[in-house]
Amino acid sequence: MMRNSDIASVLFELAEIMDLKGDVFKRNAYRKAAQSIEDLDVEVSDYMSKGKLESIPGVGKAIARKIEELVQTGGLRSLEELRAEFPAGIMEMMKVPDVGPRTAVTLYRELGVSDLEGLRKAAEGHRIRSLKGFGVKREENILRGIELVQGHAGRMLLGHALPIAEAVVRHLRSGGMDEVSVAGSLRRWKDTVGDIDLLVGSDNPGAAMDLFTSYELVAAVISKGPTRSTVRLVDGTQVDLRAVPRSSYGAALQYFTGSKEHNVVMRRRAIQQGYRLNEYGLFRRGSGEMVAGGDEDDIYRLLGLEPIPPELREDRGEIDAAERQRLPELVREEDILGDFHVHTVLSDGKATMREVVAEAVRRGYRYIGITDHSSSLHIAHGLQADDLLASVEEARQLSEELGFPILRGAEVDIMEDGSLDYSQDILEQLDYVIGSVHSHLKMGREEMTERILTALSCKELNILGHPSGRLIGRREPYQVDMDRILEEAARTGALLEVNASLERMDLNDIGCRKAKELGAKVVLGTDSHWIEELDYMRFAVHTARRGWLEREDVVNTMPVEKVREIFRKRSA
DNA sequence: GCCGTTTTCGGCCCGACTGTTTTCAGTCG
Repeated sequence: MMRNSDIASVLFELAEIMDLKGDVFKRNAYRKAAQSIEDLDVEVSDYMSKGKLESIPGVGKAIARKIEELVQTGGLRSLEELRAEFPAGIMEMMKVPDVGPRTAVTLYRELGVSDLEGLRKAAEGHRIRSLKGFGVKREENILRGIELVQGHAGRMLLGHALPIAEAVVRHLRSGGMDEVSVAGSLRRWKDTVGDIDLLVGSDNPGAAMDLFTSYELVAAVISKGPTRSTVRLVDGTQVDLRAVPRSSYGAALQYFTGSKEHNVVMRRRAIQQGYRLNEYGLFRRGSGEMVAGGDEDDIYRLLGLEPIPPELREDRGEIDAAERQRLPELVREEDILGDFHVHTVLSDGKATMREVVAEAVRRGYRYIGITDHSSSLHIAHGLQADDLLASVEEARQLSEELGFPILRGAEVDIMEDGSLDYSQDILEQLDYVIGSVHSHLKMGREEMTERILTALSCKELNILGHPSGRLIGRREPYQVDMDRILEEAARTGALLEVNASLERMDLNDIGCRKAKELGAKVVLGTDSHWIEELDYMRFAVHTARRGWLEREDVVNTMPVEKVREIFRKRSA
């Protein structure tokens, strides 16, 4: 059976091969068709049986015929031939910075280099520099690039990148640049970022470049031009700074925030409406008159759109929604009244309950939930039942003393059979329970789904902790039927956690959106193990925003009485 | 290869920077 995603991946592969052939138009055509098939809610075979393949956006005669061949024979003759023409290792070579399709194909044709390792040998043997159009610098860049790729330099966690970016922004501000912003995927709060993009609005861009490249933590200046520079910091992070005139600051902010997909749609829209859109502004076509540029929101308004928050700019329907004035009213950092996932010294945290509460008060929260680990998680000093009950009493007294609501919960392990790690009579004495999977992670999909559904059937479980179990860059999500889990949570009033631990970010943006679609609410939790980590709340908030969530979708925006009511209702 | 509110042919998003050139191709975002 050929699923939509199988068909899409064949088309994506064809797109890559067209890239190697140097035909960017066919590449884009295949890519567009692949993307729209991947986004389809209906099976492609349904379209096919009705003879309606060509009504899929981006699918014309040629691609329709290819899809038919794929579905009927399970393969594609023309693809086999193309694969023989270009070895698979060429794609791998293109992961190296500065090596694009042209370079990769030239190196393959001229030197017979067909994978990353071969590329390294060719560079080390100085066989690249003598090729026409290449030189010593090019060869050195390639060699450095290979080291970068092989040294998993890859992507960086949001929570690591943002403080670095904020420090550079402070440096630029202190040097007199008043219009400075984080841009790129970081401004969209994507959970990982490839590099850090910054933007300055200044009528003296040269000064901005000098200020930037003289930042004390710069290890190397990779490129420096009059309006754009790239540096590598001592910790290996790459940072780009672009400077534009003040009158273009808003347009540039729009442009450099991306995503690329969002911008392609925006520029196409501009053309349709008789404009041209670039990083300098929105211009009337023909006269060239500039109609917007200084203010980002103006660009959206002039194109007939509600201003779109950066977190939504992924070409996932936001432009459509903005056109109909139906953008969600996203949850905001200042809406958050409390945190539901905090560890203390009682298990593996570093702060006492008193210190945690003091920090919650300092942050202006109205309540705080304490959730230490349960007994079977020995590695984290999980609490025995007696100690847990003693701490419930401690919380009650502390709450009374400080006049501040403390919700006493626990992060309870979901055991291999789906049962919870404390007995019912213990669980009943808690205000709420987060159930989390920490062991037997490699179960089959059916088993894991059953395990979690069993856990959800326990009324004492209020929140499913870090539902997918992924660790970014380290561990894939569990094999699990997440749709069924979310549906069951929605049906029974269980909540899904958005865990803000930097390598979790789990649920992620897509998961949040799915949860909302299926009618489930979420709670945000920092999973803090010391005071400073309570600050991770902002990552959870913005992940929820990327998932289109509004105030009423997020339990942390509700007053404590309402929260208690939601927890009680689940237990009843 | 797809597509049509300037088009059934001729477009397809756009500009900066580097390294190699001597006017530009390739890459990147």
